[in-house]
Amino acid sequence: MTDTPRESGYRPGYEVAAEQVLELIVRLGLRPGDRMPTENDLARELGTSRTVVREAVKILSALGRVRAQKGRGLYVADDEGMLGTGRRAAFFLPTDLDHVYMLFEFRRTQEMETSRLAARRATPAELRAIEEAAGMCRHGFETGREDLFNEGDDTFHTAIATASHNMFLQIAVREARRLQAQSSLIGLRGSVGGHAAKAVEEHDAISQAIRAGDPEAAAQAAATHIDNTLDDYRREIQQRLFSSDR
Amino acid sequence: MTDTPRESGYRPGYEVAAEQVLELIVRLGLRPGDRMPTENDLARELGTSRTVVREAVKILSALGRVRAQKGRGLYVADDEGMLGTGRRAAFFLPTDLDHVYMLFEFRRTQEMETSRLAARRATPAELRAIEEAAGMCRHGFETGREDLFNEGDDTFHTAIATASHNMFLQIAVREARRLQAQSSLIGLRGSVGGHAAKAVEEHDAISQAIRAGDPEAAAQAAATHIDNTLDDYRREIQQRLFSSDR
DNA sequence: CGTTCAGATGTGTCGTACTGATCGGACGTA
DNA sequence: TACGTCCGATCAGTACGACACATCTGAACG
Repeated sequence: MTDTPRESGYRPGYEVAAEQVLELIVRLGLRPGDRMPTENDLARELGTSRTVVREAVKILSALGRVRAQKGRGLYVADDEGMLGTGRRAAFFLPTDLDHVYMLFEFRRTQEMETSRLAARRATPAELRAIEEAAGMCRHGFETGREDLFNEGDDTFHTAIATASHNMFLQIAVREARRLQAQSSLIGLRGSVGGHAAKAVEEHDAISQAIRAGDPEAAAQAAATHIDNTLDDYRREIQQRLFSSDR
Repeated sequence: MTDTPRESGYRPGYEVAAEQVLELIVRLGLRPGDRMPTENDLARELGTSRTVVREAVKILSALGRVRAQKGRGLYVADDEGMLGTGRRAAFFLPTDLDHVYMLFEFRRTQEMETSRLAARRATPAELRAIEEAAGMCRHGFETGREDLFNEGDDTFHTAIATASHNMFLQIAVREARRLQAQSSLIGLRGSVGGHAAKAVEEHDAISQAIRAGDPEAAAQAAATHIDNTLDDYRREIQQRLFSSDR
């Protein structure tokens, strides 16, 4: 996936299990502080051994998502844990709509700034990468290939972040996109329909501003892009509220 | 009341082992990308079982400090790993001057935005917390108590982040400050001297703009504050270059 | 009514056995 | 000599079983 280009397609089971445990937490509707299934239950549920489950849990606890207490059980980390106290880093699964809106607000900030800086600092090669990604995205849209569209979109924003020449902003953009992708898993999902046509145009506007070396225009174009994307999510959610049972 | 789960002084072995492995990496002088001892060696070295070592390694890999490859061995994470690819969180030690500048640029972005949002969203209680923190900072400066000054400074920026009502920005601000504190450890250090007087004034300017509910003024005041702080770091570094060896 | 104690539950630790990915060296062939 | 193949060693990944130790529950007991 978006992970480091692993030499082979191999992926350790504990890593898969860690993700599955997260999904399970969401599916069971567990809230921070709630008690989780026992390690044995998880092993049975995921069809693997307790060994693997334990290693998965260690990962999740290092990421501050799960807390293990000897003699008691496993617990979904509370907010303080999720935000990453102490040496732990912050990580977090958007579970309700407010989180998604916050996440958009966060992305807006980061992407405005990376676009602004990219307009000042992008090298010719980086500029080319940005425009190529925009092209891939457009091509994916025109041919209706959703995978191409999404890959192009991701590459586009990543390329801009790279061109900002600020590794911390790169991290922020990457994490924001990752979190947003996770939230897709729990109910929201981007599609080639609807906003895709607009998105393609907006990508062009951004890359043109970057090529022109106009920081403020680039930032504004990025802001518009995020705002429109958010509008689309809003619309999609509205639809769900009308058509869904749950 | 809430019977606290009474976490007696107990600490799981895998947690201790994780720290010991980190210490071992330092003691062996291993650099990012270097190969580490095997799991069996580590178990023997730490006087524990391979199980415990494996769980410790999972924690360290989740934190992005260690990378495990099936059939090959364990490796100290390289830069890419440290930056937190994929699910990992950002975990990174600024080692050279460029990183410090980038970090300031990053902080500038985040603190401008939190200040902007705080001006729109701060509740009366949050506003009071901000002003109290600014007061503590000023008091620390006037009485020459560096610890109070630093604590007030930290509380001030954290309070603004809280008042932004965006948890992701809060995380970003916190991580940025944490990283900056770490970089202090390796050579740079804030002090009550020099910029402190200016900092106190700038804090007031920020909190006044927030109280006035003027987002752009708040953002500008925050930007000025960060810029001046950066200037001071620059000056301090200059001094070091003249007086130091290496 | 409070205290104690025994069992049940669940995480922590250990040992062992095996699988599968990777690497390097031996061997054979051109 | 150069190159490909094969084999064995190495080492992380997975599984299972057993027990230690912390914690909770409830029943027996004073």
